[in-house]
Order: sequence, then C-alpha cells, then structure tokens
Amino acid sequence: MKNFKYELLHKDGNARLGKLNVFGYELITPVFMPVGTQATVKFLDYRDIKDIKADIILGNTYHLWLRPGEDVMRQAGGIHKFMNYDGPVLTDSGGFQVFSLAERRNISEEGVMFQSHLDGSRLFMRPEDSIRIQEAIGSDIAMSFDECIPYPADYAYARNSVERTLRWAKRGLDAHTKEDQALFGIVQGGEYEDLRAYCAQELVKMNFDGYSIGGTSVGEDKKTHYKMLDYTMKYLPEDKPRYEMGIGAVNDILEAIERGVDMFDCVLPTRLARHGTLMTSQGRISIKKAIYKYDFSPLDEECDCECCKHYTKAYLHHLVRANEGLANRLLSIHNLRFLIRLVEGAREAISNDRYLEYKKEILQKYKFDERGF
RNA sequence: GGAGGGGUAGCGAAGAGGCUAAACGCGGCUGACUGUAAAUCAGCUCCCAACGGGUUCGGCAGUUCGAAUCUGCCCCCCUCCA
Repeated sequence: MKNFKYELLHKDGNARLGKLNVFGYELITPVFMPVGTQATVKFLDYRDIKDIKADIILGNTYHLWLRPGEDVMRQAGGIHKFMNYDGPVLTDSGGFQVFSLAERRNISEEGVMFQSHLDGSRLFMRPEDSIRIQEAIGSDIAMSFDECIPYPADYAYARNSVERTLRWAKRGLDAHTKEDQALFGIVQGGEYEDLRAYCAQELVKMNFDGYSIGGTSVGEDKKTHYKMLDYTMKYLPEDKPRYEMGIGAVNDILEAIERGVDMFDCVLPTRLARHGTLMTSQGRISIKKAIYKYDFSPLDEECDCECCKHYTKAYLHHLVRANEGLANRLLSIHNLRFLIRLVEGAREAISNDRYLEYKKEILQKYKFDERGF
C-alpha cells in the first residue's frame, strides 16, 4: 500500500480543502507548485524555497533526461539529494515538450522522437522511458507521458490524440514499479466535451493516484479554458487529488479552485519576475518603468516576502536596469510568494465557507487587460 | 608655429555622389510571457495635424539633374613634432 493519500477536509461549493500525504510529506490543498524544470527553481536555492513557504515543487523529465542525464540523476540518489531540497517533488513527463517543442519532434504510436534543443541529436521517448526516467529522477509524483495538443485542434486530431494518450497512459502504468512514487493520469481532449469526458472516464478506470487536467492555457481564450475545465472536472473522483497543469494567472487559479482543482503549477511567476513584471494585489506592474526610479516605498505593503520586507521599488528598479542577478532572485521570490499567499487565502476562505467572497474581493482589486490576462 | 587625423540622430559608431531619415550597438519607451529552447522575445526611438509631409549628418558658400558623401573658407577636437 502506497503511502500516498488524499483526504478531503472540507468543501465550499465545489472548492475543496484537502490534506495530501506524499510519502511522509504532508501538505494542505489547494496548493501552488513553483516550477523547477532543471532541478532548480530558477535563481532560488533551498532556503528561498522554504522562505516562500512552497510545499511542493516541479521538475521536468525531458530537460533532466537531456541534462544532466538519467544516470546522473540516479547516481545522485534522486532529485531531492541532488538539489538539496527536502520536500515533495512532482515531475512532468515530457508531454508538455510535445507541445512546446512541436517543430522539432515527431509523434508515432510508439512514442515521440525529439530533436534535442541543446545539440540537435535525435532522441526517442516512449511512455515507458518517461516513467523509467521519472523513477531515476526520484520524484514523489510522476505524470503519464501524454500529448499536450495545441489550440485550436480539430476534432479528428483531438480524438486520435486522446486515444493514443490513453494507450500511453496504460503503458506507463504497466511500466511503473517505484513504490514510493505516485502516478497521475492526464486528461486531454482539447475543447471537446465528449473527448474530455471519455478521456477522464477511461483514466479513472485505470485507477491512477491522481488526475491531471492537461491541454489548457495553451493560447485559448478564458471562456474556452474554463469550459475545458468544466468538461473534465465532473468525471474526476472525489477521493483523488486533481491537478490543473500550467496555470498561474490570478483569475485562472481562482477559477480552478472554485471548480475543485487541488494543485497547479506555473512558470508564469518566475518568468514574469525575470522579465521585470511583478504581481501585486493591484495587478501586474513593470518595475522597469521610470516612475519607480525615485519610489522608495516597498513593493507591496501587504506582502511578507523577503523582497518586500527589505527592499524599495527604487532599489528593485535599479537592479533590473543594471541587469543585476539579484533582481531575478528577489522578484522571483516576490511573485512566487504572492501566488502562494493567494492560495493560502483561498484555503482559509474555503474553511470558513466564504470562498466566492474571497475570490470576488481579490478580483475586484486586481486589474486585468481586456482579454482577462 | 609645423605635420597628420577627425567632427553623423541622447551616446558610441558605419556610410565616401542617387537604392539614405541615414546600418549596427548602447541607452530610452511600449508590449508580450500560463505542465520553461525564455536573466527572453517583438515593436518604436529627428519633427509633424503623419499609408503623407517637413527639416537633417560642425558652420557658411559653391560644384552637380542630385551632396552626409566633391570643392573653398571658417569654427572646434585629437595625436605627434617644436
């Protein structure tokens, strides 16, 4: 019996407060997971990760497979020891790279031929390989190898892809041997209700440890995005964790929680930070702007992060302008802590049965553009 | 005083008769970013009532159908020699 267990603590509408035991690590959901693709949450070390109160982080199978390589990960004793991080780690399977590296790969029934973005060499990844590599990486939660399809995708394409993703999910499940590692199935199906339903139901029959919603936030509008979520959520069992992959916009997170999503990850906070954009309770701001040159006030009075506690906007503005590495660390710490606080607030609201009020309060303050981004 | 070299958009720096409002870099201004090929990428950056028009390449005067590019004078700057 795996020491991996989801316990539903409380519901407020469809929003769920839960407790997830990940092989001894315990965490409360909903939870936001910072992304650390190459065994590092870019610019942060283990102390920073602890300070922002991240409960779980991600790694990436494709990237770690290419570099440093499966053997290094295995000999290092797994990703936790390798990066000196004592907390749960979830790995994406490489399925997202089928989407993001679309112009340099080829899909077949057997698997995906990737042409390495590092040196151009051709490498083949089958679902079994993805699982084996994730076992070598030693993550606590592994993902099935899927195809994240683009948006828009026509029905015939989406259907064929879902069928294949399901066959890959079964192959991965059969290949999986690591006892202290959970395995999630990923629901695809694009924007099509019947395909989402079919994919979810077939995966549930296979009895995974948790279920992921994939193929969202790939360029679709908000309405379509939430529709895809709705089509999927109703088929996922109450007693397993649900993870929407790759969402990090404030409204997306709030909408997902409202629909019963327990976990989500995103590169958005760290990428925005590296590009000089900060998420604040009032909306996004670009700290590069000249208006902050003489602004000696803290970034966000309400924030408790190391960046907001110790530095002024003028200083952060200067660091970014001067292209100083410290800017990347400080701004990443802030954006990550911002989203983690957002989710902490959501947990509290759910336990007090006032989730919708909480969501409304946040969204009223936060400025979005006309597309809702 | 003598001998060379040079003055180009905010800065640096190409260009040596028409294809040049003038490459490129920096700086500046916008915008993008959602399971990370991203400390990245895209656009703008002489002026304007702008799919067109108006002024530019130290200054003035010329040559030419046409000049940042050629000629003369003047003004500055740099290097070397006195």
